[in-house]
Amino acid sequence: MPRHAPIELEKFVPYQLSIVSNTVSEDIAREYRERFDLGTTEWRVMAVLARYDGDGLSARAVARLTAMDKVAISRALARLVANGRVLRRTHRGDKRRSVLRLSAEGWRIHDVVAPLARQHERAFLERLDADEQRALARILDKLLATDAAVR
Amino acid sequence: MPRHAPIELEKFVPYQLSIVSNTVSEDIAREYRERFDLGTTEWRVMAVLARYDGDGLSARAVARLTAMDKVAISRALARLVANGRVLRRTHRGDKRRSVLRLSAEGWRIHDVVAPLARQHERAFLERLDADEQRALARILDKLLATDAAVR
DNA sequence: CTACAATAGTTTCATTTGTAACCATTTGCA
DNA sequence: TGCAAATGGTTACAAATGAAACTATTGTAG
Repeated sequence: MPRHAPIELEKFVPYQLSIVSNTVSEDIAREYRERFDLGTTEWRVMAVLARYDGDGLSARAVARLTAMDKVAISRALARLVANGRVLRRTHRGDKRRSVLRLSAEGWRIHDVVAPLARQHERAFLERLDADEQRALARILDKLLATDAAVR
Repeated sequence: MPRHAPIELEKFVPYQLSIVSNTVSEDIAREYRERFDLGTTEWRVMAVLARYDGDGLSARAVARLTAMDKVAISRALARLVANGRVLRRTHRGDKRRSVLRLSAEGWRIHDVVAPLARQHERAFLERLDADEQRALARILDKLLATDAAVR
């Protein structure tokens, strides 16, 4: 047994994960950043506003739904509102809350970026065969579930 | 077909990957940050210095081996040297290059952190069954290989 | 030999991000 | 009621990160 047992970074799973994850996320992010001057957090906010487009979400709800912290959300919203992509009103009955909705312009951008993101996801998954794709989906679901359970 | 087809973030693979990856990396990083005041880049530098402990690496070599950029490496090295964890000499015959090595103190820290990191990796993988672990290893290798090929 | 390009590494400056403190409002309950 | 704790959100400050410019040295084409 060697005295020092160094880690082989390229076989270390957390490291591998971070490379794969950063690469694919960065590929997608670059495209909508260049085309719409949109940051990652901003895009995620838009995505949840699009999906839960019922009565308008609060910033807190957006934070929960994106698993990001409220300061990041606050900053993203400031830009989105300033750029006319999100409409912000005050909740009647609770003046602390904001009521958030995509604007028409926000929807227009969403309807370009969402398919584009899906396209990137597809291209990414196509580097795997069908079995591997299924396995990856299973694994990620399981990890996310057990992770949520732990916290 | 709905007019707007919003993304379901929690089923979007790049998003899932980023959550899983950040969670596990952050868990490990927190521990060595708290115990040794060591940043992620610093630890990665130490890991490659430990592994390729032949004639001493240059900063450029460290950058290549960690897949990080030379500015980040330069900063990490400045701290590591200041804290007595890495020894820096000048290459004889090429005064531009530095020759980097872990100090005794650096090795001491390495020999605590490396097993600790492996322990976290093990705990992470144990959330999967044996088949899933094999599948994940296969998938990551494949993605990293095709990724490298693409660039 | 000289001059220009390339390489190793650092510094600078702008942007991003994270943490803590903060303000306003609402809720819980003595 | 009335006041402390909790909640929604923003601001302020510090640390981390990235891009570009810079210094020093070495390689190389004429």
